[in-house]
Amino acid sequence: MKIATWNVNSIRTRQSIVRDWLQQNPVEVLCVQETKTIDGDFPREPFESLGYRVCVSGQKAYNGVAIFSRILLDEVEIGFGAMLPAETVGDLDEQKRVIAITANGLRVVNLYVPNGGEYESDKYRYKLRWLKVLHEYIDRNLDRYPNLCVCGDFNIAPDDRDIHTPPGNKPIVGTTSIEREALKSILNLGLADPFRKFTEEGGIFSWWDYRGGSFPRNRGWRIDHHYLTPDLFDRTVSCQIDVEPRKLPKPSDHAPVIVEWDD
DNA sequence: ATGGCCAAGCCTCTTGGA
Repeated sequence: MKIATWNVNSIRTRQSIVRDWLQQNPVEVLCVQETKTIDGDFPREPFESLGYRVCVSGQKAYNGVAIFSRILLDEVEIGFGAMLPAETVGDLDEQKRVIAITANGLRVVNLYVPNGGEYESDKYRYKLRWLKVLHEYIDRNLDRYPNLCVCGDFNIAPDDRDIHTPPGNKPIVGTTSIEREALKSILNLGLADPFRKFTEEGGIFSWWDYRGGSFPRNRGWRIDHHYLTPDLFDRTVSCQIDVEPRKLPKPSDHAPVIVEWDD
């Protein structure tokens, strides 16, 4: 089983890059973020013609998530509200950041965690509020699905190995201890990072700023992750970041990350 | 120390990204 996650930064702009990549890398499931389109304008046909079911939850211009699956789906669930009471979710499903599928006893949750803007801004507080509800949401998923893969753009570098320059005194959003602790407390519910099963090295990234030659200089962040329940983690044989699509003309600023486990 | 790029919208500037 291969499951990939990729922040595509507009599916309409990136559709041929993503389609070409899927042809060369026919993963069972691809989770994408920042689709940046309403569902009616989502380019489904390029992916359906490769044999993928296309599950979307988008909005105009911002955010948006989708799952391409070539394994049989039992269920598609959109938003936190699919598993949590309305009073817990509040307004957090207005931004389209959560979609999940169930297939053959496997649950895949695709997330686009809020960026967080500036430290202590409204957006930062929104991110922290979102992470609290995510904790509840993952808790419910773990209750119901023993085989769970949570993946997506987490907008958090888990530790200082995951950013090109460790933060100094000034708090950098995506690296603050509040965010990292929020992520850890979610993982402590019963999930682990398969990327760290294979290497303890730093300097391996999934996102590079478009500006300043960040990619050729490898000044990036590792913010796109998979998190797995113990049995899936034990069966995992690789977890890799494919930097090739980041080298193409008009790329996404993120690279796809692929996890593979033995069936 | 600062900014450097890119996408979408109704669009020649603003918002958002991380």
